Amino acid sequence: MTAAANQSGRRPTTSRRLERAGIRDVAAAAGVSITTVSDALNGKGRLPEETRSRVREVAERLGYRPSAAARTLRTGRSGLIGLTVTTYGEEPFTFTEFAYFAEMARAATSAALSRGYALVVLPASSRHDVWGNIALDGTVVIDPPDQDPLVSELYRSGVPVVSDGKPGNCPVTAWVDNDHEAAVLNILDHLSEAGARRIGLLTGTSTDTYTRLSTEAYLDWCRRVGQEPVYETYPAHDPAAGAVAADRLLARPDRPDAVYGLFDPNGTDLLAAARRYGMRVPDDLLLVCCSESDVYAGTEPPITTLSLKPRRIGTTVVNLLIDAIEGVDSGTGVDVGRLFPPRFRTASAGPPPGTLMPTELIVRASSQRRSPRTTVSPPRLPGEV
Amino acid sequence: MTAAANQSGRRPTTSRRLERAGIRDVAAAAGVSITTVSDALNGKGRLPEETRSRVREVAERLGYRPSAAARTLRTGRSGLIGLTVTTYGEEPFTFTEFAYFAEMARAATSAALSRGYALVVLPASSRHDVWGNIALDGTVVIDPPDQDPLVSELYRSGVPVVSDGKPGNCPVTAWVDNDHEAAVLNILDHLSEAGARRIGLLTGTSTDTYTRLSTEAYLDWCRRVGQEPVYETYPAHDPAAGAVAADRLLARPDRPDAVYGLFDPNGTDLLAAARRYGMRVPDDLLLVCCSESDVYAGTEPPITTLSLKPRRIGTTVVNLLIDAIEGVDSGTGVDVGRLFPPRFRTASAGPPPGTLMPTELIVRASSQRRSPRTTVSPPRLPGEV
DNA sequence: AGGGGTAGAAGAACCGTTTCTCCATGAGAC
DNA sequence: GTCTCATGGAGAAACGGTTCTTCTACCCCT
Repeated sequence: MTAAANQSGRRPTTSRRLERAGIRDVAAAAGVSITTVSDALNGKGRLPEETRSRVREVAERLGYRPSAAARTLRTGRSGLIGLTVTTYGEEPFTFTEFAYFAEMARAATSAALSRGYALVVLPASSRHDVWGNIALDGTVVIDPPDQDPLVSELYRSGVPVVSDGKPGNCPVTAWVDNDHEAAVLNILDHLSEAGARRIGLLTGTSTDTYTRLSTEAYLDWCRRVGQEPVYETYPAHDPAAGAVAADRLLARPDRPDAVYGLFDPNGTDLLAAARRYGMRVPDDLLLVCCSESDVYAGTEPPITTLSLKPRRIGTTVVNLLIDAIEGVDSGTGVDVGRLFPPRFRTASAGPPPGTLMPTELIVRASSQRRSPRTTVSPPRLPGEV
Repeated sequence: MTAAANQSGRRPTTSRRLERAGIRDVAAAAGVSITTVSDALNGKGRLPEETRSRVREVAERLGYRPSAAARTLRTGRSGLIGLTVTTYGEEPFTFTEFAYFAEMARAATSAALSRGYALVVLPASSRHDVWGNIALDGTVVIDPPDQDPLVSELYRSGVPVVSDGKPGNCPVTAWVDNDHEAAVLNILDHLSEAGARRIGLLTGTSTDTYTRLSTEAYLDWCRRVGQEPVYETYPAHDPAAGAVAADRLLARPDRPDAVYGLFDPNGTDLLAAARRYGMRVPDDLLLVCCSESDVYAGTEPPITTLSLKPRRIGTTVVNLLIDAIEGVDSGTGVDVGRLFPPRFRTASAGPPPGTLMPTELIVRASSQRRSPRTTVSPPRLPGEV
């Protein structure tokens, strides 16, 4: 074993496969201690600038990259944030179905990155061992169901949790949501002003906050203005069911003359259904749906959409989470209030702080009856105006 | 300090904040050594089933979760896989623009999860410190540009890299791609059979493999059949530019009677442009575009699309990567060939193994002139045959 | 009875950092 | 001259697991 042939401390030279340079190698090469290397590279300690730069240079020359695992172990921070999306059915998670998620995740990733964190995508339903095997500094959950056991466990074990969507019953550090009531009310008023007499709703069967709040706001509005509710529900995760529900809605005897669809694909589904029933949009049917997709700018006619501004939500959620991670020493109460006043979970006192964000209604032809294109004229040729 | 009040080894009782239980706590509670706990929980060592279950039970009771950081430090495996997407312009990465990415990422996440790994989303352009701060077992790169410095550095430092998209010049462990040549040729033949006389192409200005191979295949085909190429290029990351390019293509004096658009939004853009120019689809213009979106099933008319089958790609890429991670001990040649024949980078000998996967053409009304609705129209615009 | 094999479990090194503590040294104050 | 204090830097203890090695019985065989 050729003992006593050590090189830089204690590592035996046996089978010296060319591994990445460690902090000890840098220290040896620079002729200083590992303490000095660490301090120099992290801008800590009391070192003259000359030493610092020399160490930096040696580290650079050796291609030194500190071990993330070791740093995480020592400091307790991994720089990793979980992103949990609610799951439906077979596939681990929906992502594409709703452009909202994709946009939101994208903004969240971006926001995290700019503060030095990275996002780990983790379906809520994934194997427990995967969750346990990752050192997470905090987690973003999207629309957690009531009493989500995963969220509860995370929160209990001291990991900050910020949710997109007002949480039902699970404890979270903070939450962000759109003002869904206001959004729905605004849409219904908008449709009324455009001349709608009977406004229908296409909604979902699930119990998530978005669906529930929106539907309740619709029912409230109906009560207030004295309209009989006209709505159809379907499992929102099933794209085929949406088309069927749209059809059902327009096939009713009390057929509505305006419809708001809560989910992204409702716009095209309703448009197709309207065509099948010979209804012209917006002349016979006013249409609005909630969507982040810009295909609705190009449909015939273009469809008015409600945007939940997912980028804004994603950014806000992540920033709140990182504030919580960095401001509070997560859990035991130690260090609380050193930098921050006790804004975040002083000791689970009171409800978690929530933020409501406005939505944006993008008005297009489908919800404006006074549109200039009065008749069924065929598409205009390039020459005409 | 109340010395000699230690509890389970060496941790001083001083300031015993209620931390998560460690392996030592479990060992103490179960009356065994930490070795035994580790072995029992990981199914190693020689232990009677009785001891195993007892330890498991105690661990469960204490809510013990092994520290991911510590395990990673010791074993050298983090269970984390990076997912790098090419970036354009300001925003960290495109994700929604191309449903392809979203679908692919989703499938990749799913495949990784089912093998016990999680995905970390990391734009190639993100701050270097973020990359350095994460212990990655391997990385998936989507469509790396030639000579990507990031990929090179990763590969050099021993991290397995599998790319979606045949890599230009950067070394990778393996790669997966669609058979783009075959796909384009197939589409052009399909359009020819449907009666196209002059097929145009809407393509991009960037130099990624997809754009390059597809365009070259188109030009080759033109040469072979003796058609003058008719194409317009635009920066694919700019959605507005796409509409303009579509317009340009149909405004040309040598206006094509069929168009293939390489990017997702081209379908709607071309449809809109055709309307503007009074061209009917498919009567005056045959249309195909590459897209994963199912909105093209509902447009008027429905548009034929080429699917790159991103789920299949994502799954394959991840499985190849994990095979490489688990089969080969990354880099030094040690352990190579214990389980696997030297399929993956024996010692950087020869080109990395690549896999070509087929695409799928989803034929809809926009590319079939023999549709029953054809009767009413004068077939060709630009004069006679 | 002695020796070898094996089951069951404990000891301790090690993974690569960060960070707390402490030690020289030299300059200025008295 | 000694005391203090600041400066520059080294030593070594964590962090919390995994795993290689060793140790002790105990049983079986000859």
